[in-house]
Amino acid sequence: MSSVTQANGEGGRPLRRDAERNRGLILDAARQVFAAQGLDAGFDEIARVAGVGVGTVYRRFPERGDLVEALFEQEIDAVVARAEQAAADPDPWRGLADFLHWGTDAQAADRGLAQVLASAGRGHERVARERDRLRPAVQALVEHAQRAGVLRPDVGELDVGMVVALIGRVGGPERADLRHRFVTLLLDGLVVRRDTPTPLTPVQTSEDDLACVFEQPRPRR
Amino acid sequence: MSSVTQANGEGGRPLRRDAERNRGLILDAARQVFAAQGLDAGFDEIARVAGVGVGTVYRRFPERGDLVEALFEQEIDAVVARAEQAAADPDPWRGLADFLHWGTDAQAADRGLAQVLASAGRGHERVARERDRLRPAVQALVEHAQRAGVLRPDVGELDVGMVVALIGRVGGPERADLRHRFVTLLLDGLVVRRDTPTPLTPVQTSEDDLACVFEQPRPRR
DNA sequence: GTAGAACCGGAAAAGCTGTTCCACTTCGTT
DNA sequence: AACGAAGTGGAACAGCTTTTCCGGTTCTAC
Repeated sequence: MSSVTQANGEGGRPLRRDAERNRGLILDAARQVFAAQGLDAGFDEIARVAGVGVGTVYRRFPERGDLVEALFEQEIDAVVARAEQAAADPDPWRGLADFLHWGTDAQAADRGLAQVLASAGRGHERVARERDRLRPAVQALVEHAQRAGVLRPDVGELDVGMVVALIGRVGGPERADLRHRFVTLLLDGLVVRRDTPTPLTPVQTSEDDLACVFEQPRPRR
Repeated sequence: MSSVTQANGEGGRPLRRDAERNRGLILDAARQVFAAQGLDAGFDEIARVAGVGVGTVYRRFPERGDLVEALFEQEIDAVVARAEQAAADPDPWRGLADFLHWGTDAQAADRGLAQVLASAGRGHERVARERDRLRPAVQALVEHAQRAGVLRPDVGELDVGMVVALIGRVGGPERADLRHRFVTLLLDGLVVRRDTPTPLTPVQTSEDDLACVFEQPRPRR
């Protein structure tokens, strides 16, 4: 979590040195808190983690959207980059599979990112623009795999996006095993044809807690 | 939504006539409100729909769990029944597919049911007992399909449960098209082998709103 | 070094939601 | 019909989260 020491926002005069430092602390804290609790996390929690007063957070980012935009523009960019990289994989199927595995884990590790990627625009203009770059990237990935004849032709980039959003919400960051299992299952449904099931990774503890699907406790304090 | 005029709960003396009537109204209202908003719906909303005061709801059902138990015991029973029925289908694959389609729609139509089925116990004892009957039923369904050689052998009843929970959370009651699409996709991953993809139902409006995955606005008022 | 603007912290105010409580009403009984 | 017990409604209360605000502090410019 390196401090984002990017200068002040849009037009205003430069921030005072201490204010700039605090801004960085707040952004780092928000990244962390949003990742763990989602975009609805309280400002007081962010302030606590940043080690500043609540008032400071409110002055620098009068509304939640400002904070979200400042943070997730680059995070979404990372997703786009990964999609493009996947689309460029010489093995189209491996590219697709990698993207699904990585994407679901990325969203599970960062609830805020998952929410930003799912919510259609809702205020965050800069984020929306960045996210619009994602669709063509995934589309390229999909078409690449379809031209190679491995991915069924009747699915589109939206299907892939939804699937990633869906499985990305399974379990916490630590249940990658579960997610990978479902991704594998789904890939077996996405492939054009197959003679035998792809081996599934056995899940660690599969007791009766299918509650781990979606249970989203807000870890407070 | 027929009024549940079942007599008073466990041991107490019979309720007064008007109280019994109100109890029915509250249960009907709660069923409706829990279905639309989930188990976290406010008691005031239930009271409003029932046309009684909040105090009345609190008197009859001092805590949320009482209301939940009174309502969902029979609803879960319906799910168990459907699973058993599916397991008895002469065509095991059709049985499985039917259960997945029906189960996902049932959970989408009733958020409360979805939550009750997912949450491991958490207080609701009678509900937990009922839900414990579900696991063997699904297991039978799974094994039936596996013995017939159509369902891949490396999945269990928990996988099926999780998948139903997962896809049941896609979209609102009206987006059955989306859910069916995903179920079909997933079934193509669950089948032992196939030469060609099962045709997907084209989704109605697949604009950029992949937000419909999971967006759970609490419809207030 | 000093003046003054920018900035800070956190206590207080404002909202929200869930729960209790009691003056009043309704019902069943005699 | 009239009495007491049971039941009711909704205002008041309590706990929690979000937002504002201001006395005091820190930085920069001169």
